[in-house]
Amino acid sequence: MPRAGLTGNDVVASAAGLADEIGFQGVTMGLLASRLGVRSPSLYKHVGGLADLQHRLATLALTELGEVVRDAVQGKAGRDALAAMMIAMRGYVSAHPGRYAATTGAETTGPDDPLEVASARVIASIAAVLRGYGIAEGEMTHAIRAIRSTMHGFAILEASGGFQWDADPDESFEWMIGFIDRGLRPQAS
Amino acid sequence: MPRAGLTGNDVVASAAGLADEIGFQGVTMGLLASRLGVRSPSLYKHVGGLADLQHRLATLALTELGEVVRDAVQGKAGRDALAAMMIAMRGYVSAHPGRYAATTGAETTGPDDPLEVASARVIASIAAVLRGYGIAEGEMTHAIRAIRSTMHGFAILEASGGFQWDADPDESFEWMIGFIDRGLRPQAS
DNA sequence: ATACGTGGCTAATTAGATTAGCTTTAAGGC
DNA sequence: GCCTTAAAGCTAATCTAATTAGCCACGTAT
Repeated sequence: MPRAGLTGNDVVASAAGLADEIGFQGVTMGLLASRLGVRSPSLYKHVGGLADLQHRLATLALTELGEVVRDAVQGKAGRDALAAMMIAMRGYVSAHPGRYAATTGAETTGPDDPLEVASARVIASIAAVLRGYGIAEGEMTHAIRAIRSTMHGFAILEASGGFQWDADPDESFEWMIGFIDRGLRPQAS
Repeated sequence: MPRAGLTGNDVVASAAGLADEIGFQGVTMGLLASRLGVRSPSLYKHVGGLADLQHRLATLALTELGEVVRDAVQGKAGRDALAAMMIAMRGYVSAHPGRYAATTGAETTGPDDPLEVASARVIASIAAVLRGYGIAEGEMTHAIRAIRSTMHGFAILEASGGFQWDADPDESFEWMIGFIDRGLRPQAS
């Protein structure tokens, strides 16, 4: 019987595909193993276990998301940059719902955790967009948190079918870009 | 051996307490049973199973949240109402993290699902607050979704330790109230 | 007193993660 | 072209948790 010749990254990549197909919760060691043509105990030669696999999946997702956002924001500023960033994020979540779900509730273990690094890159892109709005340095953290909250919440609610009624989520998304844009501008009063 | 004399609501209420203490994911049939002084199979006389229990837990949480928000908003309007609503929600999530976690990703089964009813009540309170901002009727749904997204995202990120650095989450929360308030006012241009 | 519905129990099944320990591949040195 | 050996897979076994089947006893209504 020839060997499968797996690497840790192979396993994580396959898990990412599986998660996008059947949902993050559906990724089990057994299912992943059979998709890779091995038995589940063999996976432990490549990942530390299910928890480690999920952590690496979250890292992969945040890394990819960071790249997508960075590319989208390149050379734009102000509301253009904001809209581009949000559209890019929503696109990623919609294309890779299982991967994104892995990031929800993933905890970082310390400052040198790759997940932490990936997260910092996403935040750096958000900060770059905010800089174009002239946010005061002392308010930067608050603004970043507000934007993250809004986008994360929208992604989760949309993905989990939280938007029940008739109105088009696309329109709501457009409206929300304007909503955030207004919220980031200095008070009129 | 005397009987425990449980009801379905007893089981759900105990599960709610347990969830707040050890986290939503930690609520297992076995642990819940031992807390109630019975064996796990006995719980099936009162709830349909773990999935049903979680669904009822989500319903309980949204019902309580709806009451808390309704009370907080009473007799207020505009930014006062918005701030009161957000503070009430955040307070509930912080006091009952396990219950709130049950609502994340809970799916409603149909229009007569009690979870759907509870959710509608929360949304009605949000709509009442928005009415004070003079949101156009056609934009109401979008505004509701934007607010839900923002609050939900903040709650999740804060609860899961997503706010790493030094800045005070309380200050960020205050800032976010202003952020939403600005976003809800008509465009200056 | 008695009958019966219901709540609780034990025992058994299933799914899934994980560990222990064995076997064999295949890569590199001779 | 052989031999050593670390790594990659495997089987078997354990553990936790959910769930089902079927039994029995409490306690209420008659």
